[in-house]
Amino acid sequence: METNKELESIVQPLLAWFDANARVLPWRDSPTPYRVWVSEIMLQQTRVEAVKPFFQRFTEALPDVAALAACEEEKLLKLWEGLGYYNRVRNMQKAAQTVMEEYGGELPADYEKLLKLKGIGSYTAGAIASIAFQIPVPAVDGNVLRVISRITASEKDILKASVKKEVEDEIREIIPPERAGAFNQALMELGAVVCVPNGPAKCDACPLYGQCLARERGIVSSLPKKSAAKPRRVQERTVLIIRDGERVAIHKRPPKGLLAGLYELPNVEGHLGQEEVLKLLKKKHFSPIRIQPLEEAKHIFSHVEWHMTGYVITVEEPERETEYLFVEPRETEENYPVPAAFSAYTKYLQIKLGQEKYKEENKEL
DNA sequence: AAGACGGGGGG
DNA sequence: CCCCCAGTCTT
Repeated sequence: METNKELESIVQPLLAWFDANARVLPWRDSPTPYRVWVSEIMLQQTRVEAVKPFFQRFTEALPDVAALAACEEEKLLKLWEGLGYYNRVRNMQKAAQTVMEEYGGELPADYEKLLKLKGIGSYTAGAIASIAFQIPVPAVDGNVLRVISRITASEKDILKASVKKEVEDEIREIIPPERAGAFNQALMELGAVVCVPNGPAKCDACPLYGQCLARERGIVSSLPKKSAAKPRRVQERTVLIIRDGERVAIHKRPPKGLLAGLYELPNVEGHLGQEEVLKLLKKKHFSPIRIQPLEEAKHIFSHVEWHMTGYVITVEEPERETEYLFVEPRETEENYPVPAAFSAYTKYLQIKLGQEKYKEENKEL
């Protein structure tokens, strides 16, 4: 209760600061519920700068809930290609279909109903409700947790769900009913541009300078507290560029798990030598003509990292069905979503056979 | 409560 | 190399 009284005093300075300093962002142009929704899903665990071009492209291709609900999966993933966390867009489509069926194509102006939609958790429900509908509910994300921890000099671990809930309760009590959306955005904006996560906080430019306990005590840089993350596990993989003249092999990943439903270059566990690769391909009934080793590459996900090596293998045109899809390199770029994890190797889809540098190191079979 | 789930930018 | 981001879902 004490804290709330203190916190109450941040409302007016924060709103005044936001009114004068709000960034111009594409989704702030005409903040319809749909556009707010799309932006909030894209912004989950993703920086504003990264989202901008995706938001533009996505909302032009799919301008409303009906278009999103009806979009073909491949096209949907292609629009999301490079943004990561691909379940976000699949869940958003499921939610769009629910909105079509249950709410006549209009997002409900109701926090609890929003919360029930696939892919909308407490943060996103609060963001849509407050920004699109002016409903006075909290929208607590990483920015808000950081700002509030510092203002209150809280040493609590912000990764704990209980702490997030406490902060939501605190915000709920001070949120100005007439400016709910502006207040939530102001809190996040402050976290994004002043009370920053990386590097020194810009306290000299902060509208809450005089009310920040962490600043007063000189402990800004040590907050917020977060429990240590687990180390990533390392996985070795061998990536295969399998080509038969013009076409190249790609493979659709399973519908669940890492990079679900996206297309990949064929790849196998372990770092294989040339002979092992050839043996493997023959077992899969390919007839290799030549093989060329490629450089090593690394791709880091949040919880795992791939240490990859690769080969370009030219094979004779397969006579029977394979587990792979053979497509024109150009078509891959245009129609098949391939995650960034393979970007070190996708350039080899295009190299013309017989080019000098490529030929020199070729091993003819 | 813990783990899975991408990718990129900044120090 | 590390951190962390306008988080959510599943187990």
